[in-house]
Amino acid sequence: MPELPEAETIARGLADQLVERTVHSVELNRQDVLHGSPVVPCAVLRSRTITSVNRVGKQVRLRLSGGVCLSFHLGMSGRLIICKPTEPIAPHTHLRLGFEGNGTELRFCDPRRFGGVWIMQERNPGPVEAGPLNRTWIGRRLPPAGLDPLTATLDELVVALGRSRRLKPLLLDQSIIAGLGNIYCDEILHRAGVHPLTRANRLDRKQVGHLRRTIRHVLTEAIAAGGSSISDYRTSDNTPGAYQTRHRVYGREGKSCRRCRTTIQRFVLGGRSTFVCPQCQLP
DNA sequence: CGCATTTCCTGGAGGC
DNA sequence: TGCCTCCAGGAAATGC
Repeated sequence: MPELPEAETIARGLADQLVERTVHSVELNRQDVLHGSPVVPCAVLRSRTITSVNRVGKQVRLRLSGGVCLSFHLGMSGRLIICKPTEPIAPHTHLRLGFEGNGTELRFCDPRRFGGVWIMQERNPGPVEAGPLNRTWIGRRLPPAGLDPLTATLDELVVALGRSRRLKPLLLDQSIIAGLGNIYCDEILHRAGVHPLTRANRLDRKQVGHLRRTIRHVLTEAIAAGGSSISDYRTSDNTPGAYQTRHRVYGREGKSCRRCRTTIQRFVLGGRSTFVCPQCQLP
């Protein structure tokens, strides 16, 4: 399940391969994975050059010449793979972008289709604010992007956490902080020693500072490991990440806490599996 | 406002 | 071996 570290790993891998490459061919195999613009993507993307690849929250965003922007959300099972055009086409390959030059293509594959692709026109000269091409909007709205967990300041986080909501659902709310998903949220809260049900506004400034450092620590380590591969996730080289072996609570119900040996517990919060060490994370 | 529940979707896991 | 059920979860919509 691609979260921030996986999206960052993929974006870095794609940047190496795609920046300054020009789109030569486009094949959209499922209309309904494309959102944002009713324009046939062929017509919009062909002959445009990729100027940058970066990550916004959990999204991988390609910027192309002319201010066109392609944003991929990988959902649960989405993959972005670089391969040769001659490679066999995996089932559920919804979009293929071919590039001029040395026979490379980018494929978006997403069996469960919780992900999607958004086409937008950036308003120049500016950063991120993006609107749909042709002022019409088709399909789902672009998922929200709140604060970036790696660059948010302490002041920004203090404001963001200044609500009575439970900490975990708040951290998972992409419109407030963009990039954390179920796995890293549980890992972060365990390392920070905070229970997921804690009311966010019960943390004082010092505790928010500690949470902020923990967020950055866990995400940075996970990026360095190439992300976590639980089931479908692969890097853009189609290799798995390694961080899943370092998980301290996620998926470890009944096993002993790596810090204090207490048995890890699982409960459901907001419809999601939540793993805690009842000793390290006192309510 | 906050929170739980339901929906979408497929492949993998486990039971029998 | 094969068939069945359940489960995973990001985000939006709904209802209390």
